[in-house]
Amino acid sequence: MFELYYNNAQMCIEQSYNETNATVLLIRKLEQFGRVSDDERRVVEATSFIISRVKADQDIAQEGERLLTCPLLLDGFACRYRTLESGQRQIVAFLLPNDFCDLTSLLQRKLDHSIGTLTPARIAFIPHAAVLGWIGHHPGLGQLLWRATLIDAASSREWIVNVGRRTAYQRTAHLLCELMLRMRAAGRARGLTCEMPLTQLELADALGLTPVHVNRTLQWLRSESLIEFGGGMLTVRNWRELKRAAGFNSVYLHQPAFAA
Amino acid sequence: MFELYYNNAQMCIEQSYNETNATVLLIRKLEQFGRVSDDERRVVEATSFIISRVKADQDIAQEGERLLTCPLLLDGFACRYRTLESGQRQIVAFLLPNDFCDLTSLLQRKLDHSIGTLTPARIAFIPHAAVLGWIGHHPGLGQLLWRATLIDAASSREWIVNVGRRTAYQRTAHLLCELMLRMRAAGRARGLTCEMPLTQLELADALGLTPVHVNRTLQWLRSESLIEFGGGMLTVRNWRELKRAAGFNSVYLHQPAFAA
DNA sequence: CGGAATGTTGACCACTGTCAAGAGCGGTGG
DNA sequence: CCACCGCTCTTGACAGTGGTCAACATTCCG
Repeated sequence: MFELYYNNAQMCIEQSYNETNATVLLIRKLEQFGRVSDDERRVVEATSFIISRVKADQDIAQEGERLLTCPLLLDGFACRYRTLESGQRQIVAFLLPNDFCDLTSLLQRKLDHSIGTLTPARIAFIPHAAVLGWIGHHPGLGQLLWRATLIDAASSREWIVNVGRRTAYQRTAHLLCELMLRMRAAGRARGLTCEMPLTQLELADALGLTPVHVNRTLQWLRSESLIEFGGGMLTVRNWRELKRAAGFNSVYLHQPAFAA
Repeated sequence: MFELYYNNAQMCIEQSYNETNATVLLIRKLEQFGRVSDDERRVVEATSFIISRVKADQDIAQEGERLLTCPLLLDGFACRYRTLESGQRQIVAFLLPNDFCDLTSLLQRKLDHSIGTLTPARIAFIPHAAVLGWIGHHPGLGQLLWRATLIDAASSREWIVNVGRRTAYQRTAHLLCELMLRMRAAGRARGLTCEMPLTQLELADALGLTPVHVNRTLQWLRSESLIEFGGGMLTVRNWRELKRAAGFNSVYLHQPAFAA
């Protein structure tokens, strides 16, 4: 039966069934997009799904594939990306702990991009059938999920602006602002410090730059005392200035709680 | 009562109520995203909305604003864009005849980008209340609209890849491929020729280039006999080669009908 | 007919890419 | 426990895509 959920069974190191912890995270995630009624909460809590541990740099799903579950990243980092014929990779979104990896497959047959882990990860695979059931009986949950995909889309638009019109320096600063706010929203930061195990190569693939140039840009940001970044951790040392340098405005994240 | 629909009444030159033609276009648009049952069709046809003509280069809605209608572009070209503090503009999507201008405002309070016409346009403003009514009674229509926003999101991701990892030449070719396919899907092309009244400045703002460089790139594409572009018209003279040069793959448009 | 918007061209420049080499670091196996 | 290997990070020299500036041509419209 696992084949129902995994396209590539080998990527899975270890698997288990619902942990209460995971259900709590799922509900919390949904509440990020709007109110969840008691009825709705009960339906979600009653859903069973499989949790598995996945190694770093494994594809959860590949372009053209059909997914039968909604993967929820319980722990670890992942990304959406596209690979060009030339072999170049463009990362189009980072997926942080507690993010849905993909909701598009609920309504679209084929993935138009790949999804892969960047670090070892723990992922809950929620069957489409279950999610479609939620939506059928509780339209409110459907709207929550729809809203989640809209926020995703807003992030993509901002990413276009970033890559299209900002210099390497602004662009890098902007991405770090976004990552910090999202980690805070996920409850994964202490102050302005959070885990951030991305390599410079991965940042480069996201920013549309070369690793060499990302390296220089990070050094510049460090020399301005705006950030500390290394050893898998990110600290913003001067939020106001970093934000200003990036031209960062958080409205597109639609996180009313963080008017930072 | 018009104030309900227009934030800026002056932008409107002339207005009228439903024309049968507009309702037909709306239904046809919805059918682009999935089957519309007879029941659903009747509900949609019973909806009344206002149609207005808008001049070129007018904002339909601005960043931060709250929309109370879903604008449907009946005729003309528009775009979504963001303006940076520096005054630079990044166009994040082109809206072609028969496209929904914005569905995000159905579920999000504030627009995170602006929407403006590029040419004189005819727009149907469908009240949110009506659309939310459709969705409430006919979940299938909700899924259709959700799917529409997902396709939009897929386009945004492809746009990121374009701006992030392709050269000016590939990037321009790619955009022209997309525009041509979308015009064909909208039934607005004859063969590989279609209306395309975009200026080089507008292309530049979309491609993350300068107008000067767009000019050179277009000349290059013309000199390779890949396209004709000018006078508000676009003709693709060598589809196969243009596609190849662009590294274009149409899957992200999710248009099964056009495996061009 | 005239003015503004758009398109075109050329010279020059710089931001970012390319290539290449070396340093640091962590993981793995003997 | 140490040695080795590979990945990541760093640095420097050089190159090129695309930007900037400025002038002029052309088209579009009123």
